[in-house]
Amino acid sequence: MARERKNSVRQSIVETASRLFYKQGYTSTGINQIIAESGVVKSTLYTTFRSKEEILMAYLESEGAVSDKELKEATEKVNDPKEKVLAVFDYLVELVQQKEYYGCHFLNVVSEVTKEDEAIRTQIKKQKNNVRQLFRQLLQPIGKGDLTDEIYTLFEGALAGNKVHDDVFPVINAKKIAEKLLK
Amino acid sequence: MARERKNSVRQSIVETASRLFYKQGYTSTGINQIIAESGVVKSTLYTTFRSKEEILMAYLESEGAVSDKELKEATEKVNDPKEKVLAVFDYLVELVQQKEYYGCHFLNVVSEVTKEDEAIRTQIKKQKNNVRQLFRQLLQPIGKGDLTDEIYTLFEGALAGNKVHDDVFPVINAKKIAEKLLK
Amino acid sequence: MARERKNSVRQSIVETASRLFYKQGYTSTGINQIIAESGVVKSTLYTTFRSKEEILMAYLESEGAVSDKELKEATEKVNDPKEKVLAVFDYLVELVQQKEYYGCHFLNVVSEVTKEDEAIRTQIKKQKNNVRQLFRQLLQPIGKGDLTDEIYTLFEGALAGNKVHDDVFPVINAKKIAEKLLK
Amino acid sequence: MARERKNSVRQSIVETASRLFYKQGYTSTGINQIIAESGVVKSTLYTTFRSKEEILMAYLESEGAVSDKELKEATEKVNDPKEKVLAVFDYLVELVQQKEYYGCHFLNVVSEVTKEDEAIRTQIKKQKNNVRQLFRQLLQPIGKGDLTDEIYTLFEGALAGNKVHDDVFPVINAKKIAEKLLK
DNA sequence: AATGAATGAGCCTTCATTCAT
DNA sequence: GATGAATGAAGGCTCATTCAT
Repeated sequence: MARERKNSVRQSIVETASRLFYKQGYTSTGINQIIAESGVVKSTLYTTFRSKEEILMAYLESEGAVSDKELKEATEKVNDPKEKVLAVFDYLVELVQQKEYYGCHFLNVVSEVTKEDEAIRTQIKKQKNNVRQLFRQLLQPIGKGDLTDEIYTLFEGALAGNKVHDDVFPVINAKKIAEKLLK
Repeated sequence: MARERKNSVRQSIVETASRLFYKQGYTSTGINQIIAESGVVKSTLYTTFRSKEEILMAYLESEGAVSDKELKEATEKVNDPKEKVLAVFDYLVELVQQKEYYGCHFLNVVSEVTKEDEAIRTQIKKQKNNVRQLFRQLLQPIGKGDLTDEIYTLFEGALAGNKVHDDVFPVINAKKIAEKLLK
Repeated sequence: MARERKNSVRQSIVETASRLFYKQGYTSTGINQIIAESGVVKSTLYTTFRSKEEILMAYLESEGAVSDKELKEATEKVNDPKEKVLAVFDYLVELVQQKEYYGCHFLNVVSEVTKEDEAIRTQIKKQKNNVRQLFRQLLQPIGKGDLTDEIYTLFEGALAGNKVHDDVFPVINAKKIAEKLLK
Repeated sequence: MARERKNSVRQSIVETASRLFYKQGYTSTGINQIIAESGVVKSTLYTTFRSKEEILMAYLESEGAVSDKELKEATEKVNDPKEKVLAVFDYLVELVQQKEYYGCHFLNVVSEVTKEDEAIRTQIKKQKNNVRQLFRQLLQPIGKGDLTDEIYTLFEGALAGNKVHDDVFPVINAKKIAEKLLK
């Protein structure tokens, strides 16, 4: 039961922090807001996480797992190898048009940390490498493994362009290019 | 001389703030640091700019002008129409490998402001539309105007990918794709 | 014309400051707000008035003149000697129910200055002594000069009570007492 | 002991703030002065009180309790019903001649807040209604309940008049009137 | 005489974190 | 192990006033 409570505390913190970090940004979100909205006492927060940055890490890990899972599921909905790659971009088209979409969790954070925040940058890199790995796994079977980083660059272009313009057009264009590359 | 002093104060603030906003992020940079490093007294800063956000706007405008100019110059170095487009990516290759490069000024900021900061978001969008416009002007003469947003999406992919990985590979790959699209 | 301009500047400052001092309080009203709303340049304000306190003094003098005049007029509307005294309270009944009434100008200010602000306190005292003098002039002819300060105390009670409760009842009760005293 | 410390911090803040608010006025007293003179660290002050206004509220409540108690005690010193009412004014005579008397706490504050500061105005009104209630309780037994608000208006006139003139005469005159009314 | 620019001190409030219990 | 209280530094911004021109 102590274990349960601890977990629920941890979960409550991460959930609240995730929502706030995503919507307001990491730096703009204060510890006080997290404790106020999670209901967790401040000192308990600091026995669960050593620092605000550790909460950020938990957020990145948590959202990373969700992202990995959803990308994987998107590719599994179709059977044709090429279509699997394009399914990723179809997923993005849906994703970026969701009501509570505020951009890519990882691109958002990477702009708020300096080059010195190695742990965070490494985690973000790791997450993005998962995406590259996914593309590699989809492309190698059809002999297009060398397109991996090109397709991945389109992926980032879709997300970054969408963030700036708050418009789906960069995602659409990324997909168009992907189709051409896979022809 | 009064005019001179005014300009030097304003300029001193913007230069200092630009350096700090770029290296540390907007939110992580405090007004106190700006005044300490610019040597401008706090109240003078606030007679020159109404708010920190106004300094951010000046920073975006200033860097936007530089960016516009450098992109234009990059395309003017070559003569072949297709090469002009690729020259943009060559410019990026050089840019992102500079010692004091910390990512795209505009993508960095866009992650730190909420959807409510309309003035800032509009300025960033405007800046990025300048880039789209540049691509359009280069592509239309060779009958490839409909590739504008695809090339632009590659541009963003190059910058965003580079930011995450601190590596030139996304820029290289963006250029590779551009070459294929222009063939 | 220079004279005219000077006067209009002075008038503009006093009018704006009066409105703001009255509605927001003296301390809560900043010089910047006065210049913003009066359209007078800051350095011009400081050539017209030596300090914020001097503007306060001008405000008290200006409102004092208005108050003297209105009280006098109120007493002149009736003929019966006793009624003249009561007419002051009838005037107050109307006054405190006006839309833009925020309490007695002078009682308001007296609470914002310390005992050290002698000039201001003296001006306020002088203004209130004008009221005492008015009552004396009305009461002596009917052989009730010794009631002067009692009636005056009712006057202050009406204003102070009204300020607290934002209700006319203290004015009404002050008048009731005055009627009894004059019987 | 934790409890003790909490109380001592809170108490220390309220005591210091009370002294300063009373002597200098609410607006003219800064948080920095409160922390300097109370010895409480700024962030601790803000864990004890959410805002400066909350300290003002504590001040009003604290002084309100003192005022209620002293008025009650004053009336209990005498036995004759009518004398109990007059004892209130005798109390005021002593009060306003004290060395550190700077006017009525509540009338002072009411002039520094706008009509929008409802919580503060309500507290002040509540305090003054306690006085009205006291008068009512003293007057009803002798069949003079309908004089309550007249006597109360005298009370305010005494305090307001004293504040302006820094002289006891308004209190003396208020008492004189009260005596006549009670005859 | 008039002004735009500049000033230092101060405003109220929040930051992420740690401590004693 | 959990917590309420405490911390020093910093947050962005405004104050009334004066200066050089």
